[in-house]
Amino acid sequence: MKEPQSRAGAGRRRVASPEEAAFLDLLRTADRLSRGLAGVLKAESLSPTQYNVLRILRGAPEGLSCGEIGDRMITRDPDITRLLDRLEKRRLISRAREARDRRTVLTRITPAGLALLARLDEPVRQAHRRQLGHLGPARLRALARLLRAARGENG
Amino acid sequence: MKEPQSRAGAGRRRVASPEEAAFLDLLRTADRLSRGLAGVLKAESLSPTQYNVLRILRGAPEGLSCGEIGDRMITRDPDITRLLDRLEKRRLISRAREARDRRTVLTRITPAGLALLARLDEPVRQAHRRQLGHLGPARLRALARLLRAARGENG
DNA sequence: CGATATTATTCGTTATAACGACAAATGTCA
DNA sequence: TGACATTTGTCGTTATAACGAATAATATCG
Repeated sequence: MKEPQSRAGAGRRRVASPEEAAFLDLLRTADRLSRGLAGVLKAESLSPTQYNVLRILRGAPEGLSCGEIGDRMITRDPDITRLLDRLEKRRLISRAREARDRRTVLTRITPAGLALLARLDEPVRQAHRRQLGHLGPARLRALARLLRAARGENG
Repeated sequence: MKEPQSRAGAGRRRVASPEEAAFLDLLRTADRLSRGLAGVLKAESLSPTQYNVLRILRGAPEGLSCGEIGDRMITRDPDITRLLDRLEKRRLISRAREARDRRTVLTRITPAGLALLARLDEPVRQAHRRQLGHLGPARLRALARLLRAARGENG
């Protein structure tokens, strides 16, 4: 999202509060970086959301239930079902009902899914470096720290 | 494939580069803040994108062409047409072909659109304060500065 | 046992976004 | 003038994502 207010328009607008200024800078930056990542993922016809799910599943080889995936993301149950449907159709994940609690379905990443992620690891890392590397480790860590503080997670 | 941290079975966390860590913190934070804003906009049944367009148009009372709106946003021409369609249907904007260059269509915000924005100004401001106010002006400005630096805009 | 809660799923709807094709108006140049 | 390219906006299509309502299967508790 870009911002209407930072340009000299005809209409005189109220001065942005520090909160709003930071908010808009945050959205602008996140948008730009997301698009960069999306461009990399496009090589594998993967949406950022799908990539996110695969990354989550790579971190949990034992498998996750639909609800656990939802907890690690933000989208809700019905949507996760359809998101997983698409990934399953591409054989990137597998789903199996558990014997213990037959209500739950364990979702796992397949070897094909792992291979796809592996193909993306290096391009993704390069995209991050290309987009943020010029800040240097010190400022990157300062930025990450401020962002966590913004979410109330520390400092 | 090199996998710095692939302990068999428990590949829970991989080492994130400072770039990736900052990137993920950025997306997480932007996502949370966006959802907060979306919740406020929902009271007026407005999507963040629609809100963005209205804000842009409020800053340009003389009207903007479809392309100019596109320049200030990221979505492309064909999509903006339909985005404007929905806003026009709600009488929040008006469109009129210009006499000078009859190819272009000037879009303006209507009084109803301005009134809607005015109703949202205070709740939006409050949401920003609620979400980011605890950082204080100094850290907010530091954050905004780092974000601009991340985008390569010095300042 | 029955009532209730949980889990995953289905269906319907809306908005967003990308891609391509196309028409209208205009400008350019031979 | 007329052929051609350009700009601008429209339309069709597809995929994705998010929200709501509802259902089936299962588990849990009184």
